[in-house]
Amino acid sequence: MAEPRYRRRKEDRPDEIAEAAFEAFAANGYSSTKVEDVAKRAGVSKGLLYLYYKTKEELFKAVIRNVVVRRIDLLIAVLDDPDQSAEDFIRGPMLELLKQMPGSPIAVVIRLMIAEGPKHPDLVDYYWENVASRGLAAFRGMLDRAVERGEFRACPAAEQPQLFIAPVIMSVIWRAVFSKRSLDSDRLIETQIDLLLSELKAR
Amino acid sequence: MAEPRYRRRKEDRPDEIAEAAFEAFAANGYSSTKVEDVAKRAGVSKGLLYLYYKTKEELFKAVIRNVVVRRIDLLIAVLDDPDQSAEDFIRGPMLELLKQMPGSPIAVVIRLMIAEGPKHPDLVDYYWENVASRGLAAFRGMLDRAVERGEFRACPAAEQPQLFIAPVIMSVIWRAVFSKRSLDSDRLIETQIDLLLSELKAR
DNA sequence: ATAATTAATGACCCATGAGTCAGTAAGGAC
DNA sequence: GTCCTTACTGACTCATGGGTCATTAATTAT
Repeated sequence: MAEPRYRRRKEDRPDEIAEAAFEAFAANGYSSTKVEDVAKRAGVSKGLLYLYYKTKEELFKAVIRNVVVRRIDLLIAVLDDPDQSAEDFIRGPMLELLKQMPGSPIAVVIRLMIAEGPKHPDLVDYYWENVASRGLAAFRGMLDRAVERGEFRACPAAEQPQLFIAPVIMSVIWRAVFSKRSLDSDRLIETQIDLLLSELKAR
Repeated sequence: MAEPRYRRRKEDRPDEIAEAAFEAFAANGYSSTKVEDVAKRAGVSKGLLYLYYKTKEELFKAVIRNVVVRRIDLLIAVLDDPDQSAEDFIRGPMLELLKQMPGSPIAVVIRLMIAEGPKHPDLVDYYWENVASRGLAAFRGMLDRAVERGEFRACPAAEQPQLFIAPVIMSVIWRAVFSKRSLDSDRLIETQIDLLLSELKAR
């Protein structure tokens, strides 16, 4: 008796398709990825894909949501954890996290947002509300608390959490564009953190 | 007697078309800009455009080259100018330059490189050789000279010129993606320069 | 077993937009 | 003026790829 030509797996399809789409988008960007390629990667026909996602754009949004949602809450939770000194926290888990970002799926999302964001304002809004602004706020909260309790001094650096992420963004971009000429992003990030901490702790 | 329907202006066409293309790409990105739109903007027919540029891709390359070539030499020249202290130079013309970048055509090029670079490796090579690596080298040279003559101390910050541009890149990205929620990029850049200088001059 | 249901297929449709080329008219030569 | 060259036009072709839908077969209900 022959194997059936396919299985009906209503439950799993959406995630599998989104996962395949993520890979495809990561490799080729949004607009030059063909829906049929995504379907092939997912081991599925184009028609089925359209059963679960009404348009290519909707698929794109689902991908972003998927990747983002899985990781962001973890990040926020870690930022709101108050039981160690800000410096220890920044030098420890936080630095670790930042160093991992350039090689992680987050980097892909960032690249996609940069390249496709201007064409998808509603997606940017979603990203802003669920990721960027929340992350920024959590971060800012941590810095403020450290200033209030006197661990850090009030200074411009304490008010601009973006300075912590700048080298990360830089590394993400660098890798995406100049993949050949390598950049020591770990070192870049570490140095930036050192700079910031020495300013924040200065007498 | 009627106006002629068009003038023959062989000389000016290429530049006018490239300029129009730059505007169009800046507004919509490369792949969603239609060649016919570019032609319209330049007040020219699609056919004529193809007389001067064999393909859309070649037009894209010309645009990058145009914008880039016009500005980069100026920048390098200024960086190699040795007749003031590094600190004065950085706090003066250099800071000014960095602050202008997020609003300048350079920002557009950066965005285009990020979005389209992976699909145009030869263009990235060109950009690297004529812009990025030269700029970086000039920069590094300035820092090295300052260290040698004892104005700056040898420290990680002195070896990573990318730290100076990180907040600029961050601002460019931020504007492109989150145009609505404004970011004080001048302040971000100033703070970063302060951080770096205080590290470079520390005893 | 048989019928009813619906997950899944893939050939098809059609809008879009890159690239072509036969024809037109501006402008110079004489 | 008239002829000749060529910058310029715009209607056309054709590949591409997003999206549809009539059909098929895996599964469930009876």
